[in-house]
Amino acid sequence: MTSVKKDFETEKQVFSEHIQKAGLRHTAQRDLILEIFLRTEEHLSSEDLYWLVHKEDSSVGHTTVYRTLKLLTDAGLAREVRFGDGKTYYEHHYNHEHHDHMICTECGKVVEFYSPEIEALQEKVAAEYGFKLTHHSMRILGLCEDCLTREKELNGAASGAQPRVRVKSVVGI
Amino acid sequence: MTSVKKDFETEKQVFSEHIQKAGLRHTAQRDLILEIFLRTEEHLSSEDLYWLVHKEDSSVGHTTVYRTLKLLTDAGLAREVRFGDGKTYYEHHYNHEHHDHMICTECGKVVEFYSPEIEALQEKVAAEYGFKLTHHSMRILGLCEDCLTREKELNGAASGAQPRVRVKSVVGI
DNA sequence: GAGATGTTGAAATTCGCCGTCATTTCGCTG
DNA sequence: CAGCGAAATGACGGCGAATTTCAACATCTC
Repeated sequence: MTSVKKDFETEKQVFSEHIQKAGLRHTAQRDLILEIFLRTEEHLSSEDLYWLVHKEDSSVGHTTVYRTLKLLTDAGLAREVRFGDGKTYYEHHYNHEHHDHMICTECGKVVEFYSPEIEALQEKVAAEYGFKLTHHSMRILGLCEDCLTREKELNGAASGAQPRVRVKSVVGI
Repeated sequence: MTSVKKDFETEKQVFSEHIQKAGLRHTAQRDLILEIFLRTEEHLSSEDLYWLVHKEDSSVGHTTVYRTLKLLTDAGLAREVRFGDGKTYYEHHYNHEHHDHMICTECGKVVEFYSPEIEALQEKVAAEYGFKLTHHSMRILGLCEDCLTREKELNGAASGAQPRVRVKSVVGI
């Protein structure tokens, strides 16, 4: 890296090539949306990103952001993720290792992790049932360290404290 | 078991106790919905169950079925599961082993599986990050044996066949 | 069995997703 | 660099699932 500030040259390159190959067009909106997406390290919903874009160019509409995120997904720059709240979030995908998510049900913190052992076992299980694995998703819900200690402190005062878990029965996907 | 036909006594008992403890009321609708839910072994959406109930008592509305399923979930008799099609399904939970799901992206078949190794690794990963694991969900997407062989046969005829995968980029949850 | 309170069910609302369409913009060509 | 055809844009609206509202009703308690 020659500069301290990231300029996302390679990502933009990937996007341009995808645009080219798919016979699509290069537009100012798409550039702006990509730029802001890359600058933001968090998991973003289409709506979240819309507001970030809106701050810099209020003429860009929801639809364009929505469609551009799909485009980024096709280009391999973004990845769709769902955390169980019904919304679709996007995260950086290019040059990012595959990973799964661990979510704190108290504060909403999201930790990304990767376990090669689990990956291998998934392949094994799939093979046992004759499946050819194409994707998988895994989500671990629990309490993060901070919320755990905070809860213990509270329990010191009030004994039968409520578990205060927001995500109730979203055990599924 | 003394009778061949399942009468779900214990499940009904659990439900009654939950109703009691929560200060709720025992109603004919709830009984009927529970009964039909228990009789049906598949993954049911609220809508699915509504129609089954409707056949036996057409006066019961969508809302009641919807709310009763939530109630059953709270009571620990049902579990919500989502397979990525936007709908929420429910499966039996009481006295049912925990398991995860493997879904065929071609025919929609759902296989339940359980891997103690994966479970243990999840605990381990959570511990590494200071998390106290409360739930988790895991979904493996792929092609089942039948669809795999069918695809191979088709590939014999048409060479560059499309992968025909319905679930595109639903990598998340 | 009467009153308090929880429950029911139709309808309406909310919310995210996605298609439509008139208008604008891009990128090529001459 | 002007013109043209195709693609992109953005406002709007439809759709389906989830959820809330509210008046009528059922259930439990005393």
